Amino acid sequence: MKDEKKRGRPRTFDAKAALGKARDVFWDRGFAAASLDNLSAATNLNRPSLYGAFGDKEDLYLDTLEAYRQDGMDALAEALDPSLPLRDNLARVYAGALAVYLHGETAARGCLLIGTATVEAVERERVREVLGRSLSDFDGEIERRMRLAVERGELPESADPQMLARLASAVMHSLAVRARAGDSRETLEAIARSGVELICGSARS
Amino acid sequence: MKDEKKRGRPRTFDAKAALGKARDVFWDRGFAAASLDNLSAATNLNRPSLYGAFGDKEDLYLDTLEAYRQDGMDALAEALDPSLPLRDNLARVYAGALAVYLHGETAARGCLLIGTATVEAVERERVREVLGRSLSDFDGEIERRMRLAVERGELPESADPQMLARLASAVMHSLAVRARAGDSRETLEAIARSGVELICGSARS
DNA sequence: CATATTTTGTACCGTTTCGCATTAAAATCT
DNA sequence: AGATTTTAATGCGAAACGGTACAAAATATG
Repeated sequence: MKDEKKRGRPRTFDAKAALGKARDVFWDRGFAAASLDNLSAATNLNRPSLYGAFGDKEDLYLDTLEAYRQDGMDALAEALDPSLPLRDNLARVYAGALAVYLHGETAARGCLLIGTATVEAVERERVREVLGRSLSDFDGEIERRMRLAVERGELPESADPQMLARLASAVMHSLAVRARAGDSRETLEAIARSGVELICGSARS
Repeated sequence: MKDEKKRGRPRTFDAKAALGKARDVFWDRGFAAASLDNLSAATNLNRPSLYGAFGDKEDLYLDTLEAYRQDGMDALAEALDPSLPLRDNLARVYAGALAVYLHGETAARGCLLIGTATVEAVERERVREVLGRSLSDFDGEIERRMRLAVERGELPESADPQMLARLASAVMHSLAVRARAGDSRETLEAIARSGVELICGSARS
């Protein structure tokens, strides 16, 4: 479904790669402060090409958010490998997040969604929608693993999988914010460890 | 120290009230998307007056953040009234936060710092500094209460006050983000309740 | 009253912004 | 080859941007 030869002049650029470059600009500057000139320079695409391929600035931004969300969900599913203990799962989730969050030139970038979509969410309904869906999908995936943990006896019957999942997400949200505020890797890793401990405290093994 | 008569034409506006109006603009739109025209209209101040009273846009923004931070710390200190049980303290902290976060026309505003300063923190050092200081001050104040709880026996000797405090803050960060993402009051209150339960789980009384 | 000092309001400056119109170029289809 | 379709590049243009010059207005001081 990909190799149908299209008529007309073919693209000379890789749309997926361009999206990645644009994402990096948004990640550092945020949506509002990222100009089309910035995006054009970073992607090596003229403004009309950008416009033609992705639509206007908000469309482009939403595309990067959507791709980021998908990548995040893939990484999450991998980290939650059910053949591992719940504790390890959560630790892997946080470790994966920090590997992404702490990447940055001057200050750490944190999470693209929490770091840049949160501002725009109030006045841009489409951004709010992606952000909300991203958060709840994330919660949902962790909740599934929590339910499994209860079934397996990793967590006591009294555990509330939905709430435990939301609190596990809460620790990630905090890591995202703190990374951008300039907290050190050591601090963030300590918070992650404590979060695992608190949430999986009642887990055996 | 306030009533020294200044020479020259007196102000016709209340700087503190103007700061509050400006804060509301930043709160909804974020720093980058808030134009001087928006701020001028909201405060009923001409741009030169704004500039004269507060400096440039970033100066004004930093002033609003600082005032917000101070208000937050005051509210926090009040919520942590040590004559109440730790559980009640934390519940009051979250309730107070939600009362602020859920106030908004269309979508909830969340927290001014987490909602709008987080984006700018990467490239604006002064914003990052205020944000970092705000977060760590908040952690510190809760940590004090946690230490007291250990001394009093509300929490077991084995409890780690610093980490418990950071996790208590983490729940707040999550509430701030989720409010802006459009989560309902019911959802947020449920998360707050679960957070209290998890963090104070080992607390007696 | 005259002078100094500060605020206020109008108007403006140069820059940057986003989005598009237009034209040139490159590929496929007939 | 000629027509068609799609992409690429130049550049424009109207609007919005942050910030300021300037003069009028209002008060304190001498």
